Amino acid sequence: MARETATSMDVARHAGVSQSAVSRVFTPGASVSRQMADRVRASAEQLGYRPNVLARSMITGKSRLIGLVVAYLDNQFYPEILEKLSTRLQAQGYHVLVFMAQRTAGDIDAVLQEILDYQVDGIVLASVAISSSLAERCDAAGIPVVLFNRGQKDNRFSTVTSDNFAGGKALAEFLVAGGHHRIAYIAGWEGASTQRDREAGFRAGLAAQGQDLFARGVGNFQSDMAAAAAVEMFSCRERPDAVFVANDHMAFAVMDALRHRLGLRVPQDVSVVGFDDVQLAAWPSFDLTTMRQPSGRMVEATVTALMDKIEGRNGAPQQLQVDARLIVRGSARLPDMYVAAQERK
Amino acid sequence: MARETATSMDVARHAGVSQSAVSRVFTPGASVSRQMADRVRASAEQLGYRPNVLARSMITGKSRLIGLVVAYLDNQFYPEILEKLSTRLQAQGYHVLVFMAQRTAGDIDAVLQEILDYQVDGIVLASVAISSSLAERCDAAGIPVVLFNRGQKDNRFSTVTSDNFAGGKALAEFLVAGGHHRIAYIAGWEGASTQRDREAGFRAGLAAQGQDLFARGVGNFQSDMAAAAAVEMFSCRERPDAVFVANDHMAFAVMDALRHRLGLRVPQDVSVVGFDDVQLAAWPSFDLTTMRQPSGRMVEATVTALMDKIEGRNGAPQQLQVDARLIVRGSARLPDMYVAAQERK
DNA sequence: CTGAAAGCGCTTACAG
DNA sequence: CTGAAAGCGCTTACAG
Repeated sequence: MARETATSMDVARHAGVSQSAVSRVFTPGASVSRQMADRVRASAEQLGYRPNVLARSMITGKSRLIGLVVAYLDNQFYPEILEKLSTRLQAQGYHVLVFMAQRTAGDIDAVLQEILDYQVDGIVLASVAISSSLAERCDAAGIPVVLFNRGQKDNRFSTVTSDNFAGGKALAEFLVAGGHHRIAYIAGWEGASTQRDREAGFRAGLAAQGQDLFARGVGNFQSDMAAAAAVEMFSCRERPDAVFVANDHMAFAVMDALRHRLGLRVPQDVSVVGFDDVQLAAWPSFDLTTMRQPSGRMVEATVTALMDKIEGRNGAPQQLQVDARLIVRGSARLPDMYVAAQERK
Repeated sequence: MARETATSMDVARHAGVSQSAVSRVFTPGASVSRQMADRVRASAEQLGYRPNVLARSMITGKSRLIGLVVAYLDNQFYPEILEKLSTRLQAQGYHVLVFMAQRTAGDIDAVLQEILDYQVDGIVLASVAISSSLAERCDAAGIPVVLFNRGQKDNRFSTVTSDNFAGGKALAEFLVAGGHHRIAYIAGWEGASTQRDREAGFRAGLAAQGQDLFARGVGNFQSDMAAAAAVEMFSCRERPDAVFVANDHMAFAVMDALRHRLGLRVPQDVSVVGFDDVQLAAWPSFDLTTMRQPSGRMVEATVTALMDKIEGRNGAPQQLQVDARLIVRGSARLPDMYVAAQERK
């Protein structure tokens, strides 16, 4: 079944004008008389003509395609990012080409190569790493890459993160102020900068208050592993009285394990805090105290970094960091000052 | 910054062969001598050459792009579908171009038009409607469209759904068998065929057992509206003793509202059942009895329908329906036979 | 097997 | 403002 789409040549013949005239009518800013434009548009309408974006891309060298690589779609944070990014980009005439990275394999490279083959104008890597050989290729091709929710050692690319260190620190202070003395941590994937920064900030916050980490488990940013780590951690003789889980996604699983497998009450027996503030965190079932990563502002920053380079304003990689904010809910025992503030109401 | 990617011409010059030879080396099944292939590949490697997919698409008329339109990314079901569909398609050399449909606006048309502009080889509409004028345009262009999790009146397009009617019916039978006598329903968006089919099946199931719907609310497939509907429904003098919520996404919100806003126990005071079986449903917090829509098989069917038409095997629209299966968990009172079965263990 | 040539559907200098 | 022509980077008959 042949694709029977009208081309600019068809429209030109129908309107009795040149093919270039048709092209100009559909090129914003090109010089065409009103008369010509009306005539061409009428013919185009009749034939159902629309410019072939692929052909246009070949000439202009711009595909208006942005490649997005994601791995953790079961973590509510990422669908939210995808939705916001896609909507934001659509509004600017760009579109998102999605690539799933197998969270296991380190070979993002194969996937990235495919993205490059589509001549994308930019790439967003959401919580995913890139090899240096491919990084060079992107650089050579002049394609901007933004690392989303991940930092890097060298500053070759733009990064967009929240202040994970400060966030971890604030959480430590909150738990100490809440009167906790056996404070634990369940880590994300050790290779992630977000994981390292949150932990470093958390430890720094504890140290500043004269405390040390009471226990540590690893959840790898996966809910089942986090639950298992929690069960092990809380089955010991002397169990923690508070735990910071490196992101909300794992924190939910931890709360479920604590409540339903170990019969503990949150926050009476143990306080739980997370990081991200995804939608589920606000639901009564979890009512999770957490650091909010402002996804809207992070997406905004991502688009800015991308467009700055694509539109030639600012080619230099930018390290954008937005503030994270403590959202106090019911999953952690409150410091006295909060209790007092609440009673005053 | 000019894009400094090597072209087939560059490789040809470097290898001292014709440009067509280079092209053949990268065209599976083209006839080239081993010698030629080796030489070209070596040059390509050195220059970092990869065929420009866009240019190839222009000639072949195949972009290997599939457009996916989604609206409800906060419903876990859809990220799951996106992940599976994308992975499956990637494995076959296709890629997914994502378009967010504003769930409010009916103008999917604008978005669809943009998809068509990219010369996609196929379109998947996940829980989203299409106007008949655009439908004709897709037909004329020979582009297969698959309606995912939605039916239609005419059978112009392929559809992939589960057996929503049978699913609704099974749920009714389960609740009646569980000894419930005041059975309510919270509907999804009234315009959706899935909503209508589930409700029709549910009502038919009740009728077959001599019961009628006790109460009905509308949640529009949105969690906040579902929660509000539940609160209103359960604030009446005589409240339901069971409720079927049209999908899991709303069911979680309903459970939260029942428990935390109305202080009811699930399932002691009220049984709750849903539809989909998303991951959250299995978590202890919800432990939701629900009909499983087998997302893997639905994605499978979608890809099959798409490829059948793209590869010219079967151009006719197919109405694919997979079975839904009852997953019994703890959110609804069990019929005696289940209790007996459990005690036997 | 290999190369020269036409052409996919556009945009964009270049003349007029 | 408008048209003829070149060319984006490829694939694919067509000869040899």
